[in-house]
Amino acid sequence: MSQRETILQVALRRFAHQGIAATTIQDVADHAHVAKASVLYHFSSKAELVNHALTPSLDALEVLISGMEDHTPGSPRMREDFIRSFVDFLVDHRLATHVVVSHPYLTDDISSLGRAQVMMGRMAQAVSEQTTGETDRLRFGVAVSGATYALVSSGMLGIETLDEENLREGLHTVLSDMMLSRSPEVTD
Amino acid sequence: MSQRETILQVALRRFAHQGIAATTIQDVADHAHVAKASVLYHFSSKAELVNHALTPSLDALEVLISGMEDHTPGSPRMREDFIRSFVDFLVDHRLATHVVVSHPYLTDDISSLGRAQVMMGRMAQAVSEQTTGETDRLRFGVAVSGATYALVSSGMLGIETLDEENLREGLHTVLSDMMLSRSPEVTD
DNA sequence: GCAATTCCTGACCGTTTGGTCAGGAATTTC
DNA sequence: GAAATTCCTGACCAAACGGTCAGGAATTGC
Repeated sequence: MSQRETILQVALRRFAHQGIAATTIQDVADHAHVAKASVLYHFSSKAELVNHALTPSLDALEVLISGMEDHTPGSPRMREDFIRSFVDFLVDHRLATHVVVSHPYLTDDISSLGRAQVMMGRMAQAVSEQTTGETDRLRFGVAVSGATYALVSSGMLGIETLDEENLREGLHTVLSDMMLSRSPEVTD
Repeated sequence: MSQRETILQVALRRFAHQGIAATTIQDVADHAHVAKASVLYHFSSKAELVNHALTPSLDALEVLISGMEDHTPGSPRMREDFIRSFVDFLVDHRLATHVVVSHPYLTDDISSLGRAQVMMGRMAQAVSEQTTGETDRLRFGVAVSGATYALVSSGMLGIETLDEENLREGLHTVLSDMMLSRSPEVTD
């Protein structure tokens, strides 16, 4: 693996573990076993390092959301498709997800975080068009946020005993259950 | 309101908005319209400022969790009680919740974050004892995380149209629905 | 009224941060 | 094998950070 790739990989992990602001270029350099100046040779600034570390995941999310927006609203088929691809996205891009959801307020300095925020807005919009009534929208929001954050903080919730495949399947089951079924007495 | 209280209130808001690491003492001072040295007069260090800002919410969470642990495991009554008090806690302490859930890795420097982490572990443990099987545990985790994070990032999810009372009630409905009912085909 | 205490601040300091730069290794091209 | 290009680094810098301190305002107690 090239040094550039090593740096990117290490940086993403450090950002997810301590946050962007608390992660110094020196810290990334130490964990990648290179000099600080080498990091800045490959990436001209800390912001650009963050951008490059997040871009692949943001591109994947872009595909997911565009797919959502193409569907006609309200179809139950669409919800099922969304759940599957969303769970896959979360499991495959959990580090980047962690970084993005934990740092929604540095968008002025770091453009990829701005891009992420725009996409989360688009996703909320698409979700909104799939839901009928405020309770349903809240249910969808809680399910989506819950899956996201449960994965991000899995260490804290005691669900890290699950291996990746069981996690994928478990999340799919739980999300389907939450988003597709509604108990009869609940109305908006 | 005393200057001390003003500083605490402003600090909590700034920590929630930008994260602890990205919030400087100068930034808190500016938004509280006092001098930086005044902040450090009332709170001898940044860590102590964070601790004092979070303590009331952590005390409230302590009460909630102790209540959970007193109940015998598995009672459905307990789940209902938990949901109500948990939703109340989230709505009343959303800023502190935001700070705590977004900064799980600065526990060495800031003792209150360590305390928060211990409590989240206790809560996960209590949750774990209320659940049967991994899917149920995951469901509980997603619901709890989802409620937490949906509230924290409500601006992004398009649910900020709800006023506080509707939010409280909506969250209660959704969480009850997610945690108390299970679709029949789901087994562990 | 005045002394004591509390409250508040500007000026300052050592450290750490993101970022620059000149120059040395390593690799490629011919 | 030498020239050119890419890669990598130690040394350095200005800015910003957390924190200290001496001293001035405001408030309190008598």
